[in-house]
Amino acid sequence: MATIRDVAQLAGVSIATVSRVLNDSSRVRASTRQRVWAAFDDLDFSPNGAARSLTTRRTNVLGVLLPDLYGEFFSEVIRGIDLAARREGLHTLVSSAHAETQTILSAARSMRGRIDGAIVMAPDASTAEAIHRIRDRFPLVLLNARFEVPGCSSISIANLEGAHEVVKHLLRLGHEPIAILKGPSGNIDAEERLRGYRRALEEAGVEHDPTLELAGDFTESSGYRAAGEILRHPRRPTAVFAANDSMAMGLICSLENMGIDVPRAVAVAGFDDVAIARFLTPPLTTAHVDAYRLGERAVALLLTALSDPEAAQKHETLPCPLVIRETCGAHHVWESGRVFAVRRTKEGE
Amino acid sequence: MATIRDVAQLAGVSIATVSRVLNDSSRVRASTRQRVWAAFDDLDFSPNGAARSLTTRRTNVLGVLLPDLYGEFFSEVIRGIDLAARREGLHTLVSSAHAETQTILSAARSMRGRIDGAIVMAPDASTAEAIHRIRDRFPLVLLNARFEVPGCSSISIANLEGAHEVVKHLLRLGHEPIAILKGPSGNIDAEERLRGYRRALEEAGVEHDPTLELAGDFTESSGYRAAGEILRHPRRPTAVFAANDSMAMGLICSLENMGIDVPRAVAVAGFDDVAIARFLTPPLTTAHVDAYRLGERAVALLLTALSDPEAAQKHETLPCPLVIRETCGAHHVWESGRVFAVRRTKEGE
DNA sequence: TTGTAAGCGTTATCAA
DNA sequence: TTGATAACGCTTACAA
Repeated sequence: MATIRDVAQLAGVSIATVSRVLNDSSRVRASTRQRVWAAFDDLDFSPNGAARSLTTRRTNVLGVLLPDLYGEFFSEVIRGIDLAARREGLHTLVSSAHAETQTILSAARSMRGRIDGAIVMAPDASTAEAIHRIRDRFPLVLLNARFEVPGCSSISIANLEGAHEVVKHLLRLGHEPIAILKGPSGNIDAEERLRGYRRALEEAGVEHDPTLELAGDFTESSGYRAAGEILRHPRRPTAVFAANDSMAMGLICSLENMGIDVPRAVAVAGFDDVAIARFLTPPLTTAHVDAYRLGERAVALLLTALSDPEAAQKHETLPCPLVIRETCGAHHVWESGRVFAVRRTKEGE
Repeated sequence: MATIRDVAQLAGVSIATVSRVLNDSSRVRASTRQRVWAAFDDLDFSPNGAARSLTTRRTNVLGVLLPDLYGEFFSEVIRGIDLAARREGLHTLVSSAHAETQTILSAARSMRGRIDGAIVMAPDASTAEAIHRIRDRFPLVLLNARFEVPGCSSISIANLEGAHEVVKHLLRLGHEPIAILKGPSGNIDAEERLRGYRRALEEAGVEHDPTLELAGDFTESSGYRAAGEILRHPRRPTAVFAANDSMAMGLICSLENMGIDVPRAVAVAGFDDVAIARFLTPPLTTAHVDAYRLGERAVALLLTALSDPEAAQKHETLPCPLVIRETCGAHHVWESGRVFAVRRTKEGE
């Protein structure tokens, strides 16, 4: 592989000049530049990134640490990050499957000298310590973290408010009792959505019933399995708020297999608004999460932290607007100037 | 940030010794090693990757060049790559949105010195030139390429065979005529799947009818839009092979909105077996693509190319087995020792 | 077992 | 406008 030394020799100049041409610092005569360019072409030269970043202390690479890469959410986040990064001429170094303190720490270690900063997603409680410890290695942006870390910017989604809206919607349609299919405990999204559910019920004056809070783990199959428990419940719920779309889909699938009509017999709402939600039969009512934008904004935050390390850390929250489709009732009606879905006749009524 | 020099000073040894401890070359006395380790901890030291790879000519990073990052397929490929890479202690540098020769070339350039090799996905015809030109920069593995490049290993999926099986399945159920909803022209997957469709029909002695080959572009909405054309066709097809699941889903959704029963009135088959396929109503019959495994195998191929650059390039093909669900007919029956789906009574029969 | 010193391919600081 | 040359942080002969 050709180096600037080879180029210099071929072009009959010093390596310093080659470097100047490379970084187009203007102090190079046009004719010399031409010769150097020609040599670049001849040797098919491209500068070595490692060598470059050793002197400049700049890698032009953004690190991304994620707990997993599975599913639409993560892939959209990465897409948002990568595209935003490329717009700024930066590359993206991903590393997934970092749920525990140890792995997140060693991943951050091994990224030392290869990245300028990192976007870290830490939805679990246990990762706080790890983040505190890598904080001084390079600028960090926290994605959906459950804690604020001094000196780090962060961005998250409006889980609580979104869930609150979903459940208020269910309430407005006259549902009672309303169950929740929870996400994994310890997961920030799951917990915030649960809080949103509780708050909406509390505000409506509905008494808290813990038996209506069903265990789930965000997987389709946990949604599938929950159907039985819902139907057998002594106070059989007329609506279920699944803490994410995957569980909502598994639940609906199972319900329909058992001959239970959604939404007539049981209404179901989800959270995430995955791409497929609108194509389900019936189309899923859910709260929209803009994962792409989340990644995009994270890059923006990291960029400002990079350019001005002294700047105050910022915290952004992305709204999760309610998307009314058909799993909670198909009819729509105007009410106080807005469209609301209205509950279908109940089965057997 | 601490360097080995700081560590050496604190531990009272030379930088060479620190380096030896870092790479645990055995020639270090146990007590010395302890002192160095202690210094590592004290200074919270971790070695600079750029400096390291400058001397070793090894970055321990794999590059990934993709045309896009959108959708389940790409995210699964990346997941397979990243996890396989991490198992080997390697990082993954992704760069997406490389459809054109120019961008793929400049991305490869800018990765020089930051990666040991790359996995490149080039499903479009136009990228051949770019790949030939980056081939000598570092070892390459081609993902789903439409051409073989001397010196590069490659891996792809059995598009033709998979499509062939899907259409044979439709044929076996007695469908006639069978339409295809094509993917974007120039895309290798789309073209191979079309060939599989044609071959199956040809083998069955069905005369080729170009009007049954409908334009599509792999998006849900193109599937949605195709419904009208199918229903208005003078020889209205009883089955449609959509070249991917997205289009199949759009099509089914549109068909059902128009009150057309799937599979009774029109059967639909897809390709990809996306995660949601089994949860659709009715569950989608399709050909399974193991994107995760594709990424995983690509890493394995790259690794062998890395460890032995002289080794013969390898070419792998991942099978795409038919997954029979319900969009082509719900009944199943034993026939010559295997399960086949049997066509439901036709609407109005 | 340890230390010295020469790179690795750049950029950056001086002089010229 | 150019050219020497010293970093950058590490690995690796070669010596001790």
